[in-house]
Amino acid sequence: MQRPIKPPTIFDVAALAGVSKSTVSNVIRDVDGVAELTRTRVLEAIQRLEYRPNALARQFVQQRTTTLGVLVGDLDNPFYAEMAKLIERWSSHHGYLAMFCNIEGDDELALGGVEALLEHRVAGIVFLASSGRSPAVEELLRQRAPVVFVGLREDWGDSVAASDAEGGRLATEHLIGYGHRAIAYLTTPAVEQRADRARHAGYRTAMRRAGFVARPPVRWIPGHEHVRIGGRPTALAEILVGAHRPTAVFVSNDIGAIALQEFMDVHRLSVPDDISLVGFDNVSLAAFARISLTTVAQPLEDLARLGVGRLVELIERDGQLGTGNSPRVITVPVKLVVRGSSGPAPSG
Amino acid sequence: MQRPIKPPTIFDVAALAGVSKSTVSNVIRDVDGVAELTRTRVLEAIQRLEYRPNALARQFVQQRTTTLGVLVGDLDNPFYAEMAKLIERWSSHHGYLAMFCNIEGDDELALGGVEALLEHRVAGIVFLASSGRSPAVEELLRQRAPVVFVGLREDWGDSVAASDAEGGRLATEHLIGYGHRAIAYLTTPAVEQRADRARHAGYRTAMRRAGFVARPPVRWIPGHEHVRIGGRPTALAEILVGAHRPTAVFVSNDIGAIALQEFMDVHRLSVPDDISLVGFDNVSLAAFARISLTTVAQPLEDLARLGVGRLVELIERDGQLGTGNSPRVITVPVKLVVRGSSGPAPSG
DNA sequence: ATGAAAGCGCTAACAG
DNA sequence: CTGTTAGCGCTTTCAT
Repeated sequence: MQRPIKPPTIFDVAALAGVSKSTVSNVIRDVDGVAELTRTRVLEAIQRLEYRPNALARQFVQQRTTTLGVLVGDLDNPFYAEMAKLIERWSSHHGYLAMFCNIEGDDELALGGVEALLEHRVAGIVFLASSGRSPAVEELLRQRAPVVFVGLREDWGDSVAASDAEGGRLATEHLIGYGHRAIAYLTTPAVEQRADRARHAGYRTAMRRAGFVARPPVRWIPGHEHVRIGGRPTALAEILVGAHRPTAVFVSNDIGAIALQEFMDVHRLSVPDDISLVGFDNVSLAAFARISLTTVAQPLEDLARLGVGRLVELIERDGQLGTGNSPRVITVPVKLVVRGSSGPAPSG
Repeated sequence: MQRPIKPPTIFDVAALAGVSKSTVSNVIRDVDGVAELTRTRVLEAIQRLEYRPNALARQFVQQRTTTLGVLVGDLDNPFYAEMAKLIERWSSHHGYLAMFCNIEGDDELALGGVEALLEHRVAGIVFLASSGRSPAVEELLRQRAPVVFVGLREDWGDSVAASDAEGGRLATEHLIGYGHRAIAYLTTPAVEQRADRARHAGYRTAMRRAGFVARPPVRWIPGHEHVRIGGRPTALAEILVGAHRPTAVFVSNDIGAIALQEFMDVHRLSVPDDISLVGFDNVSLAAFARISLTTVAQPLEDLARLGVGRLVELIERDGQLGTGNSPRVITVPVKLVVRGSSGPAPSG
C-alpha cells in the first residue's frame, strides 16, 4: 500500500514502447491506421505498466465529460432508491458514470449539489426530484447543462414521467367501483408538486364523473399527528374517525400510504374494513403480503431508460435545440395493481 | 437553452477585472495577500460572467480530486440505500463529492466500477460491498487508491463495521432466553461473507454456552423455494415444518428476515407463534407495525461517519502508511431491538 | 504510419 | 501585492 508513486502516464507508455505519445493515444482510442506490430508493442507496454488513462486529463482536453449528475429526492424512499439504481444502470449502459446528490428535500442542498455538478462539468443532469424553488433552475438554464426530469415535470426542461392524472383517475375509479363515495386524497412532501396536482386532478375527474364530491388534498408529513387541509391543521386521527370520515383514501405515494396504514394499525383501524387505501408508485415493498398495498404502478424501468436515453440524446447531438424549443414531454402509461388494502365500502 | 457557447474561464475573469490569471486564482482560492480593492473587482467580474471554476482543470493540475468512489451492494436493499445516503452526506461534509457504483452482487460490474473510478482518479473508495473475488482487490492495491470498507471486513484494507459476532450472540441469546433451543441460522447473499461467518460464529457461541446444538447455516436466496444446507438443496417449506424444524430462526439480515416472514405468511405459518424470527441491521422498515421485526441494530450513522472520516484521513495525510501496516479495524457496537417477531418457544 | 507541437483551464512557484 | 511562467496528461491538427 505505497501510494506516493505516481501512476504511469501516456508518456511512460510511449517511452517503454519506443513510440510517440500520439501513437499511444491512437492505440488507446482505437483509431485505425496503426501498424499491427506497433499496436501490439504499445498494448504490451500498457499491460506492463498497468497504465490506466487519466479520465480527468482526457475530459479536460476534450472539454466534455462522460459523467451524469443525478439529483435524488431522498434515497431513504425506496421509490428513489429504485430509480437511482436504474438510472445508474442506464447511464453506464450509455458509457456514462453517475454522480449522485441526495438532496433530502432541501433547497440549499439541491443548489449546492447542482453547483458542484456544474463545476465538475457533468455532461448532463437527471432530476429525480425538483429543487422546489427556482434558483437552481436559473443556474442551470444559463449554465447550459442539458437536463431531463424523470418522474416529474418542470416547464423548463424535457421530462419523462408517468401519466399522473390517469393514475389518479384509475385509483379513484377503482375505489368508486368498490362502492366508495367518501374518498379522500392524501399527499405527502415526498411527491413533487406537479405530480401531486396531477394525481389530485385525476382523482377529481373520477369523482366528478361519478357525481361525488371531490375533497381538497389532505397534506400529511408522515410521523406527524396532524395534517393540513387547505391551510387548517387538524388531527389526523380525527379525520379518520370523525363524522365526515372517508371510507377510502387515495394516497399520492406508496410510502405515504404505507405510513398511513401504519398509523391506522397503531390506532386500531382496519385496512380495508374501516378504510380502503390505494397508493401510487408500486414500490417493491407494496407487494409484501403484510403490506399488500393496492397501488398505481409506475414503470420504473421505462422511466429510467427513456429518461437517460433522452438526456444522452441531448448531450450527444449537442446544442442545436433551437432557442425557443418547448421542452419535450414524454409520458409513460401507468397501471393499477389491486391488492388487499382496498375492498368494498362498508354497507351503510 | 443555447449551450454551444463555452463557459467563461479564469482568463476571461482576469481580462474583465484587468488583472492577471494568478490574481484571480488567488482570489478564488482565498489566499490572503490580495488587496481589498482588487479582490472586489475580481469578485465582481466573477459575478458578472457567472464564472464557475472548472473542477476538472483544478483537479487535473493538482493531481488530486475531491471525489470519493462508493461501491454499493444493491440500492434496492434499504440497508444499502440508507448507508449510501449517509456516506454521501458525510462525504460532502468533508468537501468530497460521491460517485456511486451499484454492483448488484456482480463481480463484473464491481470490477468495471472500480476501473472507472480509478480512471477518474477518485481520491478514495468506500466499499459498501465487497467484490467477492479478488481481481478488483489486486487492481486497487497496486493502483494505490486509499480504501475503506464500511459494514464489512477485508483483510487488505481498513474497515469500520459492527461487531457481527456479538450481534449474532445477542440475537441467539435473546431467543434462548425465550426458551428456544431448536434455533437455526439462515443467511442470504445480501450479506458479505465475513459478516455472515461472524454472525454465525456468534450464534454458535451462544448455542454452545447454552449447551444446545448449533446448526450449519441455511443458505437461501429470497424468492427461491429451496435452500442449501452444507451443499444439499432442500425445500424451504420442508425445513420450516419438518421433524427437525426450528422454533426460531436467526436471519443474517433484515431483508432476508422479512422475506422469510413473507414466505411464512404465504405458507400460513405464524410469526412468532410457529417460529420466532430475529434479523440483523434494523432497517427502518423493520420498525413498521406490520413487520415488527426483532433485530440487531447496526449504528448506521456511526458506520458512515467513522468510515468516511477514516478514508478522508487516509487521503489527506496521504501515503506514508508504512508498507507493512496491518489494516486498521474499527468496530462499533450493536444492540438488540426487541419487537414482535420473536416470542416464547411453544411449550411442548 | 508515425511524430511534433499546440493547447485545454488552472495552480504554484518565482520574480518583480 | 501582482504578474510571469511552466507545466499537469491527454487529444488533435498538421507535417513528415
